[in-house]
Amino acid sequence: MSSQITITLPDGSERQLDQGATVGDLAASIGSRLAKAAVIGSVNGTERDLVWPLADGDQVSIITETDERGLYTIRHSTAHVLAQAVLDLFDGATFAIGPPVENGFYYDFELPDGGTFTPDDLERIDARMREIIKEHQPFIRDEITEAAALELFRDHKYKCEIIRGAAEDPMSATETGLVRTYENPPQFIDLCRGPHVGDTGRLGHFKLMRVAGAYWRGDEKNPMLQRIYGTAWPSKKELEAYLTRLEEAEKRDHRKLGVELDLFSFPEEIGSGLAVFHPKGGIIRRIMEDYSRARHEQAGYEFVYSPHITKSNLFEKSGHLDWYADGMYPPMELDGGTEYYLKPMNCPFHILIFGSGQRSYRELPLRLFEFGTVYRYEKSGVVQGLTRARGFAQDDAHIFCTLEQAPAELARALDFVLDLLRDYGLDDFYVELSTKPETKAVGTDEEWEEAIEVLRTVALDKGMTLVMDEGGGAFYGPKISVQARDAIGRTWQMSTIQLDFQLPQRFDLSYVGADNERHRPVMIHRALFGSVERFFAVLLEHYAGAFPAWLAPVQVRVLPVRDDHDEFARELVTQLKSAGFRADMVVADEPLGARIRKAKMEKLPYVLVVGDDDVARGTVGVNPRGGDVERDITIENFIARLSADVANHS
RNA sequence: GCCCGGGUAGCUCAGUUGGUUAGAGCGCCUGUCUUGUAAACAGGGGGUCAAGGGUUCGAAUCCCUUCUCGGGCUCCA
Repeated sequence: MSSQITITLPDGSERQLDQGATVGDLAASIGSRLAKAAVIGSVNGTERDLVWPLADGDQVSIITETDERGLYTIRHSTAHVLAQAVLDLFDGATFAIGPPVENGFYYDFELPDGGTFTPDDLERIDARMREIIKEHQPFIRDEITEAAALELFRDHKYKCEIIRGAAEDPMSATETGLVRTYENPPQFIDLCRGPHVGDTGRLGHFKLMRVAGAYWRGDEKNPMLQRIYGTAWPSKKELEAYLTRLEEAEKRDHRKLGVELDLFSFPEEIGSGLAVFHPKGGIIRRIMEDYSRARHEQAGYEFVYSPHITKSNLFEKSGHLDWYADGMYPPMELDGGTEYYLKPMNCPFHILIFGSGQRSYRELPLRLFEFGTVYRYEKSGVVQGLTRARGFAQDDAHIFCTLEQAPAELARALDFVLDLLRDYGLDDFYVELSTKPETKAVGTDEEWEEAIEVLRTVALDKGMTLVMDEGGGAFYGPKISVQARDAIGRTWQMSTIQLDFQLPQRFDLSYVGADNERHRPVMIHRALFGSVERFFAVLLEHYAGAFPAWLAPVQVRVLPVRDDHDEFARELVTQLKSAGFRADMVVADEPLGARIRKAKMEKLPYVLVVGDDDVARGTVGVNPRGGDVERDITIENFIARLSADVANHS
């Protein structure tokens, strides 16, 4: 009879441990560094606490703080400490759910009499949390009956809802009649599936970030709870790195850069969510649009235009008024009682263009493109800079084709958008596939399945990583959307491609086939920027305002050293302009250093300094953004260099 | 729309427990300086303190309403 048990590790090796050994003991037997880094273990595929006793024959892997699951455990345990602190400090407070999330955790609370947390409260809570951490309270797992749990949590109505199964909490799996809890003695206990760190002393590298409102169970009809968000990391270094990253992101916030670089603004006189583009922003935008137009022309798209307002019946027919009337600006009523709406989208107009005459299969695929300005009455709380505006231009295309042509057209459209996004400087993508919404959808399940399969096949054929987004489609069809990572690793939803069998039916579209019979076309909705304004914002943040030469509002600034170099500088600017570049100069009214500094703060790609030597020899001093100063460069060489930058989009 | 926190000069901000004509830096204008690679010097103009109402002898400051911005929730055709 052996007093040893045998454990199998992930690499297939085996280890002998004493009877009763725990996950933590196993980690310690492998090495002290592992024991220190260990957070939880995976025992036969289930995550367990470090104090979990092992049995002979278990397959175990040690999960450390560098593993995502380990990190999530640290965050989850920190959320428990937050809850303990709040319940401790606020009489009558009750708690709901508190999961780990990306970069941190949150916990939802309800304070008596509709109370709310203040920033000062956060400091007090933070201080109490650090005391709890110092106390090294263990996390003790238990399983109790539902009746016992209801008694234990009788003062906490949200917990009781979870125990009864009336509300879901991903963190507290309950089974029939059995409720799992974790206790931090002496006084805190929470419903929880676990696992958790060994004791609260394992935690500490956290920061409470903000207070926010959040509806119970995410439903706006439910009471609003007070949510406290925090961030938590395995080490101080990682916490600080995260906070630094937040600062970086804040520095490149397009709303801030838009003001600093004088690109656009949101005058209060116009209204929330409605932007004006200033001259410099206008140049960038115009070049973005011009390039897009040129590429669309090459790719066989035809350009159309449609008005900004339409009679209501158009959107009744399309179905948009059924689903999105709340999101539209209210109608203008004319004398005869006719209602006109600002258009929230362009599809029905393009459909009318398709339907304006009898179409032959020979005309298909018909690809209609428009920079169509649309207006959506976004709820006041969601408007955000250029990324969520109330008026914006879509680079909207609708491709009408036969069912048979659809897969090839979709593949072609996906290639096209990826290629074009790369030209704008984004090159790290994955694809999301959004399926039928639970409510808000028209068409049969079979039609939807068919369309989803087509999209799935197209995305997978491109070798793209595919992430499912269940229920995220438009009401008329599923969509694939390209997600792009920017320079600091954030992902943005960019282009969408949607396959639609519904609107052609609603508008009774047809074409005459080779068999001389009428057939129903299918429709592909496709936007590359989605919204020109939003794409502008993404690029602005991606480049942190340092636009590549092809997009930069001013590509070259010429600075004469003294005012007797002004004439040479002026001629140089004229020469650059006639070569097609955007150049300006700043006369020598203030020291060169000051003028250089201003140009750098404007993030210009090139500053040219011209002085005595340059006037004598016809050269320039080149000060490139992010590079070293080069002297005595001939004008020809500089022009060749700038031309190459523009051509390469670099 | 809901919860929390803001709104002072073009920008970034200061403005004690309510107390004279509301300040600074940058930017802007004028003058001086004549400059070789990230801030020359001097002077000047600029704010009905988001708007409206209230409390008070007195409001940028306290209260209410509206507008608006930020962080979240919900939403995003």
